[in-house]
Amino acid sequence: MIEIAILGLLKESDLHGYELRRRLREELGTIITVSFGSLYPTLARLKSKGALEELEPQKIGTPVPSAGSLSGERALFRASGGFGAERRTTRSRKVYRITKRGEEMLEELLATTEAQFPEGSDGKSFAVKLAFSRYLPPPARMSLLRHRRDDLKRRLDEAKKATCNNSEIYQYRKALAERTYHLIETDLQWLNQLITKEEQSSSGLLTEKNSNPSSANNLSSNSIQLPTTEVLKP
Amino acid sequence: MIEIAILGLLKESDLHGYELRRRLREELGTIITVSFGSLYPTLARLKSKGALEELEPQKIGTPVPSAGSLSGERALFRASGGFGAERRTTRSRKVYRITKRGEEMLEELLATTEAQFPEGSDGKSFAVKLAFSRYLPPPARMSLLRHRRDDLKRRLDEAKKATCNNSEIYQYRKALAERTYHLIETDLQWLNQLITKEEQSSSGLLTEKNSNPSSANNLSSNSIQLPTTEVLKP
DNA sequence: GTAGACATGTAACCAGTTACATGATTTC
DNA sequence: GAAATCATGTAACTGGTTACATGTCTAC
Repeated sequence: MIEIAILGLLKESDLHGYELRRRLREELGTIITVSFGSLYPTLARLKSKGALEELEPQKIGTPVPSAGSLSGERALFRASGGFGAERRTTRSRKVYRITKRGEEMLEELLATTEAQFPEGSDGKSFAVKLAFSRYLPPPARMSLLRHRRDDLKRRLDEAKKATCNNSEIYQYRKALAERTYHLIETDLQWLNQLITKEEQSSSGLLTEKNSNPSSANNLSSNSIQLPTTEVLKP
Repeated sequence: MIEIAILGLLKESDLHGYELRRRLREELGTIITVSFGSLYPTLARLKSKGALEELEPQKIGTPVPSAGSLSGERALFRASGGFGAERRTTRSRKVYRITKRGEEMLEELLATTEAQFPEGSDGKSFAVKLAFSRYLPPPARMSLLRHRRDDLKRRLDEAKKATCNNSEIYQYRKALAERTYHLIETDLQWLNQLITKEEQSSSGLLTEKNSNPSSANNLSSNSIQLPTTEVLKP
């Protein structure tokens, strides 16, 4: 998971560890948290696997493409010597760039369906993948969404049963079963809305036709009301 | 977490590992899954800490209080020698009983507020505690609920901000931020309903009044179907 | 006699965490 | 010159998992 996130962010721009973590918080903070204790070893591991390369300090100042944050850019400039150009050890700050191999790995990681079924992942793995799913070809992305939907549907069923099982005596257990049901239902509604948008945009590219909006799987239609109209437009 | 679940279930009845796991699935299956690989070592650890004692096989057949499942009872009977009474090694099946020390530990574990803030626990820790919260004095239970509510409110705020942050470019990231928002909102609605019931039932005990039969803790009565009106009032 | 459930356990691994050690640079 | 923040890293631990080894008991 952390590997996906790192590769994904580094695909967007070259970064050093500290800044990478800042971005991680900014972009995926609601999904995962990454501590330095796992970040740095993971970077080292990815590098040893050939997924990343380390830019030599001198290259840093100018030629980095880096659609990165402004403050990051300025910091980078300072560290590479600023105007003075020659002094400043610069020993600290390792800037990483993703390699071709790394991009292949990312795509592979994003596409593999793994896990998901044991309920364990509580959707974090799915969420991280979706966060970088624009690096996935649309059919693979669609497959990710549908697998997730199947998974949630199955769990919704289980949860429904569970609300009956728990005998009246265990009131809190029963309440918890209902909570699980509500949460999965909410998640499913959100997902169905996302899938609908996705179908529209992909079919729009090909057919141009038969796009009546109320058609396929819209469990969600009445839904929770994502307030502002069509938020998901590409 | 697994410790709470084990102690909690063993407080309900004496059980051996295998059966314990079956119950775990049955009662808490939607919240946590426990593999044998973690169950048995945990039982050993709890025993070594003095939280559990191991019943000698001969004691098993009859004097166990055990409000356990019927099939469980029968199995226990068979294993202890059935009618034959003397043969049958019975070597296998270790039946555990919670000790006074273990009950203290359980209560302590249930009451400690720990974690929860780093967002990490995704509520599993809370859910497990709530599942056994009838072993908590009502004020402590109430405190558990309110802490959780504070936590969720804080996270709802964060999530709201996050939905604005993510620039339009990252459509899937934005969708994910909205998902997080919806999920927390749902969770909070459920929790507020629970808190309301809890407040009603506890105040009902003191005042003797307003005790119409539908008042007390009948969380389950109207069951699924939250949508009803103003759930979010503080 | 063999398939399948019941039953207990160990070892190796996994994906992360916290706490700590170290040091450069900036800002006041 | 002290505090804050930037920056990289290691070691020990946490709370589990899977895969495996081992064996009993039941039912066919």
